[in-house]
Parts: sequence; C-alpha cells; structure tokens
Amino acid sequence: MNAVTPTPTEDDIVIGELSGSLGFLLRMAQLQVFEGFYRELAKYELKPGEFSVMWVISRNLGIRQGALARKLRIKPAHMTKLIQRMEASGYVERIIPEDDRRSVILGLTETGYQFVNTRKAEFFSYYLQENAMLPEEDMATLIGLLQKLSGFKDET
Amino acid sequence: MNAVTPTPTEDDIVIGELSGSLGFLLRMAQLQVFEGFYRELAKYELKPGEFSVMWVISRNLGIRQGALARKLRIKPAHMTKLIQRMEASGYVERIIPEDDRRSVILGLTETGYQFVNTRKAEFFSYYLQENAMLPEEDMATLIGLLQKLSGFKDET
DNA sequence: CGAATTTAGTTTACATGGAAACTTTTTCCA
DNA sequence: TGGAAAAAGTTTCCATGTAAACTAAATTCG
Repeated sequence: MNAVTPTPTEDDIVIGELSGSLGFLLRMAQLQVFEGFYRELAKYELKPGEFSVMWVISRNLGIRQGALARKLRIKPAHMTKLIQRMEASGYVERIIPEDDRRSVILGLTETGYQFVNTRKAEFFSYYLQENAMLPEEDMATLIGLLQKLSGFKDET
Repeated sequence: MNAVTPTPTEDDIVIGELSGSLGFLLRMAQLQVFEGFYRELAKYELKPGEFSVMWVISRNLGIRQGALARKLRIKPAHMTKLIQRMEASGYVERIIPEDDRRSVILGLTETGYQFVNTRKAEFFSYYLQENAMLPEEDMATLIGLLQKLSGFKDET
C-alpha cells in the first residue's frame, strides 16, 4: 500500500517462475476445463469421474476392480466407495469369482448400460467445446502430448 | 471369464474415446506429475498449493485475498481456511485496510519470507524432474500450450 | 439522505479423495 | 504340509475442497 506496491489487481499479479511449472499449469488448465464441464453438464447429473468408471467397465466387461483403479489412477479406498455407490444405484454388478475369492469382477446392469449409452452423447459432445478453447492444430498437439505424458495413447 | 472377455488385465484395458478427452487427459497427467512431486518432496513438509500461495504473496505484496483466490483458481471458502492456517503458523499477515474494511490485504511475516526462500530452491528444482518426463522439445511445446490454454503466459 | 443492492470475506455443512490399518484369501517355501 | 508372506479389497479416520447461507461494509440511486 505505497507507490511501489499499491495492492495489485488481478492483471498486475505476477506469478514468476510458477508459470514454468508443469504441475501448476496442469492444475490450472484442469480447473478451467472442468469448470466449463460442470457449467454445461450440471443439468444432467453427470460427474466426469463416475461416467469414466462406468464407461471403462462397459468397454471391458469382467474387469477387476483393482485393474480399473490402477488404470484410472483412482486409489483403492476411493474405488471401493465409488463402486458401492454405483452398485447401490443399480448400475454396477460386483461378482466374486470362485477361482480367486479375494477379487471383485465388475459388470454393468441393464440400467447401467442404458445410463452409459444415453449419457455417452452428451458427455463426449462436450469435447467439441473443450476443443474450441485453442485453435484446432494446437489442440491436436496438446492432446497428443498429454497422451504421451500420461501413457494414454489408446487403441480403439 | 470366457474366451471372448477373459477379465482384462491392465494392458488389455481399452478406454476408447476417453483417450481423446482433454479433461480426462489433464487429470491423468496431473495425477502422474503430482505423484512424483509428493514422492520426491514428502520429506520436506511441502505442499504445492500452500507453497504457491505464499510464493504469489511474496511476489505481490499487499495483494487482496480475493484477487489471489481468483488468480490461483481457489474458491473463496477454501482460501479463507488456507490463510487462517498460514496466519496461525506465523507465515502470513492479514491486514484490514481503512479505505475498504470488507477486504483483506496479505503479506508475509519474516518467518514467511524465510520459508519461501529456503523452500524455493527445492520446489523449483523439482521442475527438472518434471521436465525429464518428455523430450525437451516436447516439454517446451506442452508448457507453452498449457500456458496458452490456462491464460498463464506470464511476464517476469 | 437512506433503503436496496452489491461486494468481500467467513461459517457451516457436505463431497471428494487418500493413508494406514485391517480382513480374507491365495501363494510361497522351508 | 503348514506357517509366513503377499495380494485384493474394505474400513476408519483425516485432508482437501466446495456450495450455500450469512455478516459486515461499501455503493447505488430514487
């Protein structure tokens, strides 16, 4: 509060070396993209995490709970809760296989399939908006680099 | 558990269109980078969020709490708690200016300065490891695109 | 002016996510 | 074999983060 540093306003704020931090930038970018996501898709009760889990189950029937957790980088404790909720909602089936009774194998109920299929369009169509955040070419480059960094260069 | 879908193992798992979702990839990448961060810097009690807040205060003395929150995309309710903790720890000073007694102006205590300065090296040196996750040129491109996307193309 | 609105930050009450300890089942050896 | 170790989930407890209602101060405008 003097001539040298009159309480900086939004645009004056300087973050210095922070702007070169990959972790920081990833977090800022993620918050920004998710904010848009929630603003657009709040109307449908659609949370990205839960949809992703059901989506991956639907593409990998009989997947083990632990394998799913590792793939989506969700901690086991949290995955247990997610699956319990979805089972209670009638979307997901848990099966304890006879050959390894420690493990849990996942599938979707009929309702679960319907949920995924009706939501799929809304969910993935949000990509179009995400993609408008940068020029098309930049976005393609960015997605490619993120796939490389995170190891999610997928097949399909 | 038959020939067609024998419970998929990690590498078999297919995530389909999810691999083209900017939001999903940002989250996966962020988890990966932060995991490394915590693994390396757990020994020092250093959390990225708290350090970032103190760092930005140190570069913008007299900044208003709300401006800081908006810049770092931290919600007001959470910022209040962060600042209360840091004030209790003796790192941050809250000042209510006479000309607008609703607002809060932030500064660092002597201890706060010392904290930022001693931690700065460790914190920013982690960038080197982050940067090793991709070839140098890719990383530069990625950081540039994330700056563009998130609006954190900084000065300095 | 002075009531109505807006702004800044705080409180409360809840949601999300994780670490550590625990249970059960399977595997590994001596 | 049978006891020790490992593996898969689960439970408990705690940290992080948010939404909504609230308080106090400043601004607007009839």
